[in-house]
Formats: sequence, structure tokens, C-alpha cells
Amino acid sequence: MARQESNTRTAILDAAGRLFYAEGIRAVSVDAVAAAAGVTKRTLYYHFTSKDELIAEYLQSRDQPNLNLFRKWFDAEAGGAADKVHAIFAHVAAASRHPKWKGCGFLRTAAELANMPGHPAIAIGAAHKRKFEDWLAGELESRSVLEPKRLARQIQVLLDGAFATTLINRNSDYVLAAGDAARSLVAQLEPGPSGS
Amino acid sequence: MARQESNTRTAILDAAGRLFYAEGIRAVSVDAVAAAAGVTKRTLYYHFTSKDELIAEYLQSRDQPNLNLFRKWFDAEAGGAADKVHAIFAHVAAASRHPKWKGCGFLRTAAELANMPGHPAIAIGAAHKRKFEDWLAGELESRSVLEPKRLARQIQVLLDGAFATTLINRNSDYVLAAGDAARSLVAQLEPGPSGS
DNA sequence: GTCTATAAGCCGATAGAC
DNA sequence: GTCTATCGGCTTATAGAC
Repeated sequence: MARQESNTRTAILDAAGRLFYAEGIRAVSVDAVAAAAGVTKRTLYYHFTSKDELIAEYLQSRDQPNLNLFRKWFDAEAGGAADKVHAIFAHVAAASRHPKWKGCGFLRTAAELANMPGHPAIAIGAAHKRKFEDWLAGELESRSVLEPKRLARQIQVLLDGAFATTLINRNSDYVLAAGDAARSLVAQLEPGPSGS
Repeated sequence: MARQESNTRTAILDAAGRLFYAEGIRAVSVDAVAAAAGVTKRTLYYHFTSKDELIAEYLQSRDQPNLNLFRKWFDAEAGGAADKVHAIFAHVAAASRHPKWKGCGFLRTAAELANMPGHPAIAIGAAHKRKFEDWLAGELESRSVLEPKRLARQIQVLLDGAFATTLINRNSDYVLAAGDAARSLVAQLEPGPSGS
């Protein structure tokens, strides 16, 4: 079966993503990934040169899907920019109540690899966060919100804080608190009746 | 030397703290901690029953020192509550520029142990964050800032977001952005000329 | 209380057959 | 492209001497 190549590769990447997110990068062995994918370790090493490459590709595979979720939540919410931003946090809060929730894979991976600042996976995480920030700044700007870049950066830090706190406090109260804060910050700079 | 007991224990805990913070919980072996403390592994296991206990005690040993830092930075800043809160972030930003900076040990440990929600170390992290939140709420309330509890929680999430982003973005811009956001949120609720 | 020595198994990665 | 088999080293934790 010469053309099964990409199927096998995808199966390995899917298994890696599931396990890395559920248990953490260093807690999951290459053996475990191979077993979950239904291949031998030797096959895994045929498709990926190292565990580090597997980690990097796992995060890369989550980049667009995650961004699309944020866009969907933002677009689906009626109302002004403040309410749309708040909706993102409300949806994250709901997701955080799911039993399989384990926070943000990008942040958790960066935390695990804090002693390897040059690791490719961290650069992929940085690019992901940057894309979110840039997208949000564009949305705010097109709605004539003041200081869109500064505000988008503040909201991103707030969202990362929300992700981080879910790992310490099981309930979603802190995510909702972050959402309230984000809405306040946007409302201060939003045009219209409640603006300046 | 019957009374060297607590010295040895302290040496082990110091070494553990240094290594766990610098390289991460799972990246550091018990062998490495024992070697750094200048004792054998058997001695380490005489003083601590397991690596998990060592992890928990490492975080416990950081609880009060970290809280004292926050208090010191807050108290040393002249001006109103908004400026005092901002000062905490400014000092964290400065600390994050140090080459040995690796973020918040409590959050990084929680991220590494995300697959073990009942781990004692996570409870210690939760208690630490809660103490910070309660202390800050008290400071805000005594300065007649409105909704002190809600605000303290928002600021804590912002601070955790600042910690988290330093692991992805090397520079301290995001910490400063968080500090600006925190100051804005306090200023909105602070009494006086700029208040309602 | 601290030591030497070791258990028993898992780690990432590779050799070579087919 | 996938397999079986294995390397050398590291993992947490323990046995037993002193």
C-alpha cells in the first residue's frame, strides 16, 4: 500500500495530539503515541524524525482550528464589539467545564518547555497567539474602537490568564471574571451612546 | 550529628526549588535533586516520602516569599490604588527580563500536572492564588475602591495572563500591557477626581 | 541519618529484515 | 513503509550495612 503514507502520518499526529493534550508533553512517551496510533515505534520514526518534531507538528495542527473557533464565537454574537469579545470568554468558560478540558495546549506546552526557549514548539505558540491578537485588533479597528492594537493585546493577556487559572481552579468563575474585565475595557473605548 | 536533620532537609528543598523552577517538574529527576543538594538519593528518600511530596513542599516554600514581594511592591508605590496595582506589574515586567526568569512556578507546575487534578501541589497553588486575591481585595476595599472582590479577581487573572505570556513571548511588552489594563480597571472604580 | 548497591522498568532512538 | 528486536541510559524507589 504505497499511498497509505499520509494516512499513517495523520493517524500518528491525531494520537499524539490527543495524548499530549490530555496528559502533557513529557508525561507521554513515544511508545504510547505509537501504540495509540496502532503502529510500531519504528514506523513513527519513519514519519517523524524526533519527539520534538512531533510536539511541534501537534501544535501546528491546532493553530487554524483554534483560531476558527474564536472567529466563530465572535461572529455569532449579536451586538457591539464589547459583547462580541465577551462572548469568546463565555464560550471558553463553557468549554472549561467539559471533563476533558486541560487548558490551552499552546500555553501548557510553553510551560513544560520553559527550559528550552528555542524549541520550535514555542515559536509556533508565539505565532498562534500573534495571529489571534492581530485578527482581534483588525475586528476592533473595523468597528471604530479606539486604540485597537493596545486593546487587543490586553484582551489576549486576559484570555491567557483565563486559560491558566482553569488549571488551578476547577470552576469557570475566573474565566467569567476575565470576560467581564475584557468587556469593560472594550466598552471604555467603543464608540456610541456609552462611549466618550 | 543528630541535629543536622533539618539542615539536610533544607538543603534538599533548596536544591529542589532551584531545579524545579529552572527546568520544570518532570524534567528534573530525583537523582539530580540529590546530587545538587550534595546528598545521596537514599538520604533524600529518608527526608521525603516521594517526589510528589518534594514538589508540593517546593511550592509551599514559595508561598509566603512570593506574597511578601507583591505586598512590598504595592506598599512602596506612592499614589492611589490604580498606581499601586500597576506597580506590581511593572516589577514583574522587570523580573521577567532577568535571564533566569521562567514564569510563575505555581502556574507552570499546575500546567505540568494538568492530568493529575487531585495532586497536592495544585491545591497549594490554588491556596496561594487565593491568598493573593484576598489580600488585594482587602487593600482595594480599605481604599474605598468599588467592587473590590470582583476587581481583585480580574486583576489576578490579568497577572496570571502576564505570567503565562512571558513563557511564549520573551519580551515584557505583554506584562506591561496587562499592567495598563489593570490600572484602567481600577481607575474606573476608584474614588476621587477621576472617579464617578 | 547517611551510605553503597541495585531493583525493575521505561525512555528516545536505531539496526536490519522484508 | 512497516515490522521485530534491541541498545544504552535514565527513572522512581528500596534493601541492607554502618
